[in-house]
Amino acid sequence: MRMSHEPRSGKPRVNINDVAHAAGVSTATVSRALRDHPYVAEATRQRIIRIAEDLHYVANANAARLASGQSRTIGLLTPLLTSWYTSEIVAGVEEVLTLAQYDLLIGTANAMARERIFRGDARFHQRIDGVLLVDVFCSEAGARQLSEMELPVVVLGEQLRSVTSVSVDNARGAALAAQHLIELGHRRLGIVGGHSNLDVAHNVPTERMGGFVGALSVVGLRVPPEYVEDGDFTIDGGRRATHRLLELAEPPTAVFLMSDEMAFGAMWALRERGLQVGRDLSIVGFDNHPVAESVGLTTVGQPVREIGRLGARLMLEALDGSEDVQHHPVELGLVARDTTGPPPAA
Amino acid sequence: MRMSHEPRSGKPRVNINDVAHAAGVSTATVSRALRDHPYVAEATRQRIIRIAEDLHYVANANAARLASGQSRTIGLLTPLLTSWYTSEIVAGVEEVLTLAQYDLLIGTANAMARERIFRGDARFHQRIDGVLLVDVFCSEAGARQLSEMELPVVVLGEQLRSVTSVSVDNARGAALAAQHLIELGHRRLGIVGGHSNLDVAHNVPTERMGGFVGALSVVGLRVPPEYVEDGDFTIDGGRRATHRLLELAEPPTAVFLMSDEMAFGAMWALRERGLQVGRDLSIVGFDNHPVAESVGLTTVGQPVREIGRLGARLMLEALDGSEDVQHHPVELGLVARDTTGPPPAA
DNA sequence: CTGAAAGCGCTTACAG
DNA sequence: CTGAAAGCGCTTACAG
Repeated sequence: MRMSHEPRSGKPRVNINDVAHAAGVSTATVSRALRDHPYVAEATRQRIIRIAEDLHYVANANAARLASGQSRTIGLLTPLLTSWYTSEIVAGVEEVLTLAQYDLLIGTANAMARERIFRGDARFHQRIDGVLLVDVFCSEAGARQLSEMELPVVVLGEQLRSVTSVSVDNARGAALAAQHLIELGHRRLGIVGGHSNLDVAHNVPTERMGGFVGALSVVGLRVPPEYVEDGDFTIDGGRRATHRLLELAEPPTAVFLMSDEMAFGAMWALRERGLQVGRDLSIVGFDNHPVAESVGLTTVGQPVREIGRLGARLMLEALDGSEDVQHHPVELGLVARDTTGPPPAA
Repeated sequence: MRMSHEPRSGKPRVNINDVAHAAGVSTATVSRALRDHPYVAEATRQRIIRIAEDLHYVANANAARLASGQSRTIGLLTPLLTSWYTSEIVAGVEEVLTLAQYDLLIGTANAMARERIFRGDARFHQRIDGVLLVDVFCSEAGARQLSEMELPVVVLGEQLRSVTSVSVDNARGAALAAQHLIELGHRRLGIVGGHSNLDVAHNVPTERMGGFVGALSVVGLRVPPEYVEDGDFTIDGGRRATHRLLELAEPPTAVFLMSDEMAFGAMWALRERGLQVGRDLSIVGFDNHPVAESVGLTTVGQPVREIGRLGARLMLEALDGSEDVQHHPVELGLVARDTTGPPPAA
């Protein structure tokens, strides 16, 4: 037989009163001692800490949060939890927040839900002290709305002016890829981005496109429109985009794909056509995904976990009262491997 | 200038009193109406719901949890957050829990921390209604300890007798891989597992090994000890294990690796040796990682996200009072692709 | 440095 | 079906 909500255990939890009683002090003193407040005699503090440990006392978080008005919880919103990039970010954030004794409340938000976020997601309502946006791509207009929220906001993966953000220098990363290919002798360079179907302007592909085109123009090269494809940032999207490029009358000899996953798709397309990557077509990705090394993918590496850590630290600073809007660019660098080589004609 | 803990907003949040006042009822009635309790006149309920919406009222979760004694939070413990497998599980869990209005509190626990979990992780103390263990590999002995916890426990990724668990039939999956290779004509089969250095018995590799050896013995084949390697369930571990196998006087003609990531490592090793996968050596993985398709990896596919969903549903059942220890096996199947073919000699 | 007491915003027997 | 009131377990001015 089943009963809803039956109590799980007979023994009532030890609470702050038990500790206060055992220590012969008031609950106020226990509370102060255990949270390292000033103005508690060192001897008293030590005694209380020892007793609390003996009793296995841990403050009830819900009560503490209610009383203090601080939820000690950070919300993290992301459209997709399962990409390598996102889970790496989450791991970095979690690492820092756990140390700072903050909880992480994760919400997945598709593009439709973006609006809801801006007016305060019901899920997060009154429950978080700040919100981290990962790959939400709100762009500058959305960012202004965000900055008007009552909560500190930190955006990861996109550089924004009106709100604190941390991201790599996307233009520079793309330029690195372009330079590498130019040095190898390539003159016909394709580029595969994504999200061009989104309803909002999306800074990341735009910045990378800019950096790529810019680096080419320095040496007098241009990217013809038919060399620009949308790969939707997915493996299969990268595959199909690459097929389209290779079906052109005069296909590019090298392609820069804005994510490693799209680059894996490109390698797949080459296998399907019986072509050899790095010889028949050079491929550069972006991210330095763990699989990239094993397949020999040349890529622009970004320290994703570090981005997560840094974002969490900036959030902690904001919670500590910092009102500054900061932007932290993070290092990135080209990792040359086997998927790039001189063009076939050369 | 910075001030710690300064209040973020001037407007006080609307609370249950505001709603009660506006509706001309007591807070008790508001609380009941908003949580679909019985014994509230339908007309009253409707009116309260409308008013609450107008006022944008959302109950303060911390207060509700303190008063009710239920935290409506599920803890999830995992040694590694960033593997594809884990993030896929988390996504499935999150999907189900969010619908049921439960929060997810994630903790990463390395092997060292396993003991702490059993005696109640301080992080989770009094804060969760149940705990989900993902890939913690506690084995039967640990499971018995777990079942004595005051909290409902569901283990994912490993089948256990004394605690509710959901996993694939690992022996059958390995047997599928063996059969596929036997049918292709292979007679010298290697196997790469992992975690043999862990302090606890680890069911998953053991079961897979058993299934593999069992399927071979049916056709009169055995796996010599030198054909068994530890790949540590990492890409590089798989790579090094494969190198070791290929350096044997008489190497296997096919290798089953217990994860796709190790299989990616095996493919890497082959490239390093200038060998062709599927021709010089056949490779079978386990998981059906998204990248597997793009590199043409033959693998044993498991529906990872569904395992997460199912685990969350079982947890919800347990919270609803079900005392039954359940085990839910989940389907899996061989996905034949390009990394397997007949043995070179044939 | 410490304590008495109010209060955080809910939920839930209990009594109608 | 509804309300008055106690209570959940803390934190924090306020007063000493």
